[in-house]
Amino acid sequence: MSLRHALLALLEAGPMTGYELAKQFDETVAYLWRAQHSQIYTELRRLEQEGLVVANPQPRGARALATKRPYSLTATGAEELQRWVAEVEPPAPVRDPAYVKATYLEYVSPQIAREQFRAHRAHYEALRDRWERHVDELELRSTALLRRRLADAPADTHDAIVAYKVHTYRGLIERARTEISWAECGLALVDRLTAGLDPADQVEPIRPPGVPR
Amino acid sequence: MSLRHALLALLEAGPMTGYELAKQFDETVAYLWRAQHSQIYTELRRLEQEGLVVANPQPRGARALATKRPYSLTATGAEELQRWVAEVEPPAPVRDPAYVKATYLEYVSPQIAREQFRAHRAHYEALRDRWERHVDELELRSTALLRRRLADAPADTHDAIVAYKVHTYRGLIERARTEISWAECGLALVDRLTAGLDPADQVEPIRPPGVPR
DNA sequence: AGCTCCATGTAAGTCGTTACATGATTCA
DNA sequence: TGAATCATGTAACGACTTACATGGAGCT
Repeated sequence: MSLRHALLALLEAGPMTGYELAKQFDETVAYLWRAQHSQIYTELRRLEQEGLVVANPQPRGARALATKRPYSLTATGAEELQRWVAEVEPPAPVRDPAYVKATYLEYVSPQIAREQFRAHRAHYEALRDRWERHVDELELRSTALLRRRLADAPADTHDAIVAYKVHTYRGLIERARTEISWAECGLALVDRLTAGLDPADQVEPIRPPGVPR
Repeated sequence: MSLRHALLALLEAGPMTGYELAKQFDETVAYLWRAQHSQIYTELRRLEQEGLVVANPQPRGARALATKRPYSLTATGAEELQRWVAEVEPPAPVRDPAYVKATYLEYVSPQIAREQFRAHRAHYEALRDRWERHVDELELRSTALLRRRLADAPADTHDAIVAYKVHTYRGLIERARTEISWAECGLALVDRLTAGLDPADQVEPIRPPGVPR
């Protein structure tokens, strides 16, 4: 489970409410780990129970009819964060629907196979562009969260803090490029498979099942 | 959810029991989608209820004291399989603990950062080797499942069936290479960050939390 | 008699998704 | 006054993991 550790890491930049965390999350970690806002609130309560964070409920608004709960990292939480970063985890099991599908593309027409590859390419092109913009921001040190982190850290650690993040997002960009070229090879493959075929022949039918229903 | 469709796809090669499916699964789809055996049995029961597969319970052994339940694909199941392959799915959300960790490596010593990258590299080297062997087997058409599939399919579709699978696994191999070179860049980065530093200085400490516990 | 493989599951729990639900504050 | 944003959750469900549980068949 990485959500809890991602939250601890975000809180390392300073106290934040669940709402702020959710927003920061969407702008940064969400590139690496998707999570719903509702999950963030429940996880924060759990972290609080375990003593990894503390809430400091504040009246909100002029007449104080509502409250907000900014959370801070505790010493225990900081230790747990450090322990987790140091720990070598069993790698995440592979799980990719697009690739599962790709192994069975003979069940559909070349047209549809092409659509699948094109959708794959478009998806990773969009991700690549987003990640590239994010790397630019990191290098300029212009994201809100990074500024907050750097403000509290000794100046001689700034380069390392930025460098690790830049390295990670550059890795994601490379991944996206790999996916894009895989999709393009896939399109070329479909072209090769259909070369010289009559368009009417271009649908490979699924074999009828042994047991009719 | 891809498990159900992976099972349908496996059954397309012919009737199999849950046990056989689990074994085939581990040898093929598991490279793309991990699943526990227990999950496979429950999913098969659900597929049966929904009419996508039918079981044909058989007495087992000389005195028939046990039964096995070979499942076959129904016409409905075959349609569903084809529908799923044709459907463009929303891409799987990114979720990679290793990359989340990598963004926070400033919390640990360079030694530990190196260990993380080395573990990452070792993991993907192992995967790459397994996938390369699998591609070789696919190209020789020597895997049990593929032979079974090809035996029932018209000869002029064999190339496409093999080609899509080979393309998929080659994609995975490229992915693994990307990860390996990312890990190596990471190691180089750690070297750059620590160049000229006194070994005693090579631990970047975590900032003390705002709220002690 | 004992080992390995074949074969089928249940149960408890965690993690995550989707949908629902509410209300205050701020600014135009 | 109304819209956008701030702010916090609950409930139900689905997917997946881990552990447990059983027993026959085939071979040595």
